[in-house]
Amino acid sequence: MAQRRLLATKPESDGAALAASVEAELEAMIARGELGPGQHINELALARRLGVSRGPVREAARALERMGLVTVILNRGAFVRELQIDEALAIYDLTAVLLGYVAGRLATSISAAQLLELQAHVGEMEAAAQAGQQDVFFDTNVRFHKLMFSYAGNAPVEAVYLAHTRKLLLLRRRSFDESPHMLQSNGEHREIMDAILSGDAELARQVAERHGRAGRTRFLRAIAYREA
Amino acid sequence: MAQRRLLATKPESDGAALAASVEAELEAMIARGELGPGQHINELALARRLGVSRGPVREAARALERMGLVTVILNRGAFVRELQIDEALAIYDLTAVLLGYVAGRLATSISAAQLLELQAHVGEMEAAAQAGQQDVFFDTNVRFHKLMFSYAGNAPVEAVYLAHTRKLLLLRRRSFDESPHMLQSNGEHREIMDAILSGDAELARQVAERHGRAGRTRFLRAIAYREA
DNA sequence: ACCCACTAAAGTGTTGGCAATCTTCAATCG
DNA sequence: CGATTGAAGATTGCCAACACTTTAGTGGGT
Repeated sequence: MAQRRLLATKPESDGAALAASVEAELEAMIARGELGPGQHINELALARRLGVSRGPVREAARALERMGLVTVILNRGAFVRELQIDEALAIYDLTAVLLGYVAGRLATSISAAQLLELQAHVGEMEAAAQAGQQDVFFDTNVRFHKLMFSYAGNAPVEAVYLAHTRKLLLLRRRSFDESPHMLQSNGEHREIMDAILSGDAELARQVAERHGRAGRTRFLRAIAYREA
Repeated sequence: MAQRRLLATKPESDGAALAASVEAELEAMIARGELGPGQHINELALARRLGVSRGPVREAARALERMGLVTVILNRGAFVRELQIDEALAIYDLTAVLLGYVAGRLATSISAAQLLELQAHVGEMEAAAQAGQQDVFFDTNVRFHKLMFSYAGNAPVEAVYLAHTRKLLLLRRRSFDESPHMLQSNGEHREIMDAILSGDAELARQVAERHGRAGRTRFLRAIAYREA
């Protein structure tokens, strides 16, 4: 019997049902900024608020720790981590390198259907950029990159990418959001697609990695701008 | 007061004390092959054997799940994962790319002390290779690569590398162990060091990545040999 | 006013138990 | 004889309570 729950009852394929829901909820709270950086996560309070016991909350907190979203100190509990700029830059480096690898693989192994799908995304971004729709561009951009990693057919690489971009999105202060420079960014996307289409793996890799680094630079610039 | 425990009482900096110990013990059991691939982890039995309750055992199992060492199924518990050859190859690809990145960074940023330390390791491996001491070579080799990642100064990249090589070491069947080809492998190490010393980041990257791929090939060959 | 010991409150770490679910295996039916 | 069903046994998911640690607050001494 399904006892009443304050949580969205997602069956989820993951281990414990409740813990997975709590984990999702905690993640959402961090994303919404309800839980600011450095803030303590009170197990009992959160458990009561969600209508569950402390067990699932603990499990969720430990899961977030493994994801690098919180730090847990012995006998003191879990604290929302703050993403240092250094670490963000390091993650940009990591994902840039991986993006290069992925593009190189796609250059030699992409299917026609996959190519069309990617190019459709580039087209969509083009339209969004010209219409000035930042959110549409942003979402499509995220999907575009995820698709590239998915198509490359290396599950560990894809998992690492997803984990780290999520970390960036969740822990970065909203105001640090990368200013898209949509047209230029999408121009780089076209470059990547052309390189992949040409079948030149080394070229595709260089172009894609440069795109990742350019994102890193745009991030740095956004921070510098914000500081002034 | 420290009640008697069947576990090695490692304080560990990690969250819960007991859970961390259990996690280490579980990992060791997998490494020793006591827990074979596909085998079920009985929470109660393991808890009793270690002299703790089920809570810490659950927590440790979930931690291993996040590390990719076990799979946990709802209402059925945790099972030791088997590393598929596909996945092992994918991890080799991943670490090869990261090793290339790391070598490239070291080419422009390595300190004199770090360089000496790395070269000392290469020398040690040389001696071990000529003496035919496979275990010494193996251990030094692991330390050598870890040092490179440590010196590169990108914590996320280092963490990804450590996590995935551990996965390889723990889940790979002992018989799949990569045949070292010590002399050739260490020759590649020298190549990497020379490239780093030259300051040519692109060259260092290429050489290092090729070394990673060569390891992948040696792994494949070892499997093929074993099948025959 | 400042510092230190002491105490109480809050919060985490751990435990054992209950309900729900899955597995096993024998009896039953086609 | 093979497939099915259903009850017993085993095991997990979840919870409430206990034990220990940390922290905040209080009072006495200097």
